[in-house]
Amino acid sequence: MEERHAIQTSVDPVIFTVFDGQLHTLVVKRTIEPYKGCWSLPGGLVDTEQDLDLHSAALRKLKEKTNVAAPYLEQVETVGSASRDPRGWSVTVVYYALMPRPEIALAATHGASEVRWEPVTDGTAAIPLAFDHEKLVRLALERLRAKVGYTSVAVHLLPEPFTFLDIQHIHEVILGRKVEKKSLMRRYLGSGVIEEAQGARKEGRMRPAQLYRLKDRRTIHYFTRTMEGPREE
Amino acid sequence: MEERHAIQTSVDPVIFTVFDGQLHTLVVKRTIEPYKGCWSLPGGLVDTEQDLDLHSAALRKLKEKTNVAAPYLEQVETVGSASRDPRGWSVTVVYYALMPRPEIALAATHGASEVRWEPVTDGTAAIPLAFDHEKLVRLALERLRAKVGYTSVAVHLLPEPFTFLDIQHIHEVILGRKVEKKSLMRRYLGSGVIEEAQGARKEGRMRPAQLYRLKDRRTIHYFTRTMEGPREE
DNA sequence: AAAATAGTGTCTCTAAGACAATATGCG
DNA sequence: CGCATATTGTCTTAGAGACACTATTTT
Repeated sequence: MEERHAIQTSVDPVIFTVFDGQLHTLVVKRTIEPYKGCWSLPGGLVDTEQDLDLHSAALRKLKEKTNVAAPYLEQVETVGSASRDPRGWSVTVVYYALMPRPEIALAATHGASEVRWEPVTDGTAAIPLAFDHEKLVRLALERLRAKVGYTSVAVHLLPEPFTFLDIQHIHEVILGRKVEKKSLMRRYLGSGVIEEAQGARKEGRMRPAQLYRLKDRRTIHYFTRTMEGPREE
Repeated sequence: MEERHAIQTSVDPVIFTVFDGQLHTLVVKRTIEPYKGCWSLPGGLVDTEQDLDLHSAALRKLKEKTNVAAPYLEQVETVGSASRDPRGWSVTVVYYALMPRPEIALAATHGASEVRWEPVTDGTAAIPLAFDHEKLVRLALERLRAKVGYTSVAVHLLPEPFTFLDIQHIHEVILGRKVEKKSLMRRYLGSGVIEEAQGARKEGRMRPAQLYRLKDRRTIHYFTRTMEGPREE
């Protein structure tokens, strides 16, 4: 009876950050079988002795690999089947986390001989990943893309303070298309999710841009319309 | 090592249907400890010997209690902690299912001495439920309400064929407020999710209403705006 | 024709797309 | 001043809310 119902349960955070004009996700090299030597998501089994709940299990994994304690973290979906792990039935709870690049101090510890940022291009990571982790990345990316269209979630990828050009870039990188800065200004200024920060940033010999910061790093704002992209002909 | 990571895993479907002008959810009476004799969601442990994956585990539970094989079924969220079950760490994957009332043949089997439809009023079921099931119902209802505002999901609660008055009623029951029928007609006629069915329905001595049916009982349509409700003053 | 609901017309409003017109700070 | 980018103005458009008006049956 017991062994029919007790299931290997893990959390798999898909950690997104943006640099070099591209979305990246954190992968670690596996040091044990199965898939030894393959890259995989920085997840792992829930530990019933140290984790109080699923959310804190995900936070623990994040902390171990990136040393970031409180990023934006959201549950995506739970995948479980008899076939996804060769050792038998398993369940994994997929999260995605957004963190500004500068805050991250990668740590190669806890059984991950290597930790690395892998670019996420059209749909998935460029290199093959262990288990069904490519599918998990795709699930997380789909959720992120959808949510960027009708919430303020994208700005959680930006280090503070940021400009509207930064906001525009981050949207364009995630969605993979041009976005009207005017629309973003209407949204972000009208919703009160950001506030002005001191100073301005000069990129060359042109007019400096106003700096902003998030008012609340824990929550996101829901807009009532989805950004639709360029008009059809 | 093993027992630190293998976790009791269940699926909990929150089954919604509408009758008597109210949203209802299916509850079953527990026949074993803990919470023996209490009402609970019609879920249960994933069985690694008969379930291939989580989704089919949820479908199995649904089939056992309602005899409906293919309703609209969507994963909501996964809740897991050391404290939600007195027996120790447990994880449950919450789903919500929508089914038209007439299709359901309740079955009192499989350890559920009683099965019953419980009205869901403002936020939760009227009676107390076992474990954290009231919270799970609330999660499912929040998801349903949000999704009704920007998708065609609500019509999956209707038996076919249906009229626009039916569509309007179902939206109003779920959202708990008046909805403009004109807006619904624009949405549903413009998106092509429904098609005309033969005949018309006469409610009394008035003009009969055109009948419609869903084109696709498996998918939902996403609109680009959220219905916002009455204008503010 | 009257009753009563079905379905249409259409006005207003909000926010997005598009892009022109200004504003600003620096060399 | 002139450059290069920042910010604002504003026109168009899609679709929601509101609600009056017309259509279609049965009695």
